[in-house]
Amino acid sequence: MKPKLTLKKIAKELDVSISTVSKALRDSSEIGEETRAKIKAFAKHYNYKPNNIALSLKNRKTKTIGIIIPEIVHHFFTTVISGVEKVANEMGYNVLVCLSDNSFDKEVLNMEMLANGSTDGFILSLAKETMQKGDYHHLAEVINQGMPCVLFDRVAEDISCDKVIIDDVTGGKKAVQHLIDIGCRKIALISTVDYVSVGKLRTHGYKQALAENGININEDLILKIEEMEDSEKEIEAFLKERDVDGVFAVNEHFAISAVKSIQDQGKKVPDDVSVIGFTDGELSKRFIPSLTTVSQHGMRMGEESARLLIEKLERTPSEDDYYKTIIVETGLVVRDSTKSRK
Amino acid sequence: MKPKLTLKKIAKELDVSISTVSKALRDSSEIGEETRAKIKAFAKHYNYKPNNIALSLKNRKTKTIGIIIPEIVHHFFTTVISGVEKVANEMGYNVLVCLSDNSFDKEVLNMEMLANGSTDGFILSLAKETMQKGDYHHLAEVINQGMPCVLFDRVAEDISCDKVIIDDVTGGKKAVQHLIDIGCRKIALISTVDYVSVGKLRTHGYKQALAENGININEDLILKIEEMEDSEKEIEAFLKERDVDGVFAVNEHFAISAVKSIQDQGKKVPDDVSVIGFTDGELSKRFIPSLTTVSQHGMRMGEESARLLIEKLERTPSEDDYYKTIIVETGLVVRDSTKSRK
DNA sequence: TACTGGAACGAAAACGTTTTCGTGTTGAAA
DNA sequence: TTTCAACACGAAAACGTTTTCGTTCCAGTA
Repeated sequence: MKPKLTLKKIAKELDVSISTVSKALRDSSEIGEETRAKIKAFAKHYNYKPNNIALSLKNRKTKTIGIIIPEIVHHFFTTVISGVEKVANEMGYNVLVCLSDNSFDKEVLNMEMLANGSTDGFILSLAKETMQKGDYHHLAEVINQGMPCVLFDRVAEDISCDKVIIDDVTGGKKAVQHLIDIGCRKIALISTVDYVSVGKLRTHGYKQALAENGININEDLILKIEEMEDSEKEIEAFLKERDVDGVFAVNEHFAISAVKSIQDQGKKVPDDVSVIGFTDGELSKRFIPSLTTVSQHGMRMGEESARLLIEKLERTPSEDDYYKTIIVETGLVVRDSTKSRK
Repeated sequence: MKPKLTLKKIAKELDVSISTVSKALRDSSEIGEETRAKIKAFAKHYNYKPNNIALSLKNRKTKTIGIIIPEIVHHFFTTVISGVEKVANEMGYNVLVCLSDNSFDKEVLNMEMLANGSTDGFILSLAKETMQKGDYHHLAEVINQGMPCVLFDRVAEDISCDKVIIDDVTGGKKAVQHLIDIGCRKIALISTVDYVSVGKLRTHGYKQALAENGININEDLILKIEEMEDSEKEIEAFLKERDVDGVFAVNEHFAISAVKSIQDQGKKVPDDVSVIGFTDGELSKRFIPSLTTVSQHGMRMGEESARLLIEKLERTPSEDDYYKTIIVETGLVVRDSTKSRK
């Protein structure tokens, strides 16, 4: 077990000064041809690699970006990580991943850990609890310290920073419009509680689509779910008591639960009821029947977020700086859980 | 935008020395009651937080651990991350996540990035390409530098370090034994190519179970898949030409593809053919029919890996140090894709 | 009075870099 | 012979900590 090689050790070994070694390795013209060659040969032979921590301290840059997500089990978030990772690596950055578990306290804790020098900037999607509380002081503080920040998916209006979102309203509208187009009139919505921004927006889209088509909005056909755990039972109870011919669910789990309980009632999907989900994950693709969904392009969102952040990191902060909001378009992936257009 | 507070600034502001500030904040008895109180009050008021990078440099510890996984889209790996994250956070560690994309080069690159001071240790699962090449010099090198390392799931025999695995042989055996118990005799195996350690071992289990029950091993009933992408078609072609009453697949994707192609042939699962998968993911749980699988407990594997690593990190390396291999038990989760025991 | 000892604090090294600013040694021009 | 670049290299500061080892001051003791 040999300890790591440092500039100092090379210097001692070759009987030159530390500065000479440093300069030689960075190909400075200050150093003579001969010495330079000797030092580089030595470094290469013993596989010298500069210490990142020391570099970080010196440059006040860590070349790592932090990403905090509410939960990793949602396939959507893992694809976002994947996108962030991809772009970050291409640009020579590392990625520190933290999970908030949808807890406000954990989110704050994570941010504090990462803000003390560990990362150059943040990418994050707000925890459910945070959105509920509406308390964003930890974000404001970090941003105020000059640390760039990108919010994605679950964002908050009143934080000024870059954002990457999808057009949830339009996405929801597209889905419901499609249901209407294929002949559905009694369309149920299975959403999350309102303080989750995306749930609220998709609900908006649902209502808009109905309104534009002259269909009455029946609040009794709207289910709002708080806890992921009980969702299956709630959905089953909800659908059992209602006569619907279409269901729009704001994520794939809800959509699948809907399909199941419809089938349990002896009805057929899509013949009797058409179902559309949100977020095009593995589940939607491989389920039988495969699910028609609004695709959310997590990978792309991750890429865009990373690009936005790194761009800001590598630019000297100028006066005419402003915050961007990138809207990643959604698409409707039509599969087997919806009737074909008549 | 105010820059971060440092010891130096506090010292200047309060007209004491840096050392005094440092000591006061760490509650050293060297500092007088009064001064200490004054300094602590000031620090608290202006929300002083020590700079992690400087601490890392000083202590030669980063308090972060790196995890490198082959692909994030496998739900199994995300649950591992989740487990690692949980334990790491409890112990005050950060987690740096890197993806190798199953590429040898990316794995090497990632390790080099992380080994130069960014992390105190590693948790990793080998890339497919790495296992194929059998080239582990990058691991050996890092370990040799005194950086603790834990391998999980896709491990290599000839690397000496801690390991966390499941008993793949026994897992496979359990699955096949169950198929036999419920009356299957013509059991197909859908596995990965042999250089992926887990595929090989599960194949072993398959053969053992057959042998122990006096059933002939028919190599024609074994399919080895190289590329994830083409798997669906391959499986379909494979199953179409063979008369089987049971299928054991080494992951959930293969299992689902099997179910689909069996159904496409007009046969029923589980009435005509029983199917068992591996890795108890979201897909298996929610598929219809829900899949009987060998559960792999990714979360637990992550937790154990993190514990193992941190334990090693926080212990002074002693002579009687040795490498552990933790075997996480597998369980058989019986669901609807297999007939009930007759 | 001279000495001892503890309390309270500061100086400086160290972690591994990069970079600015010397400094000494050349060779050539004046 | 002096002067002056140019060249090749080293010393030291800086990044933000922690920690060891002084140093100063003053009260108490012989």
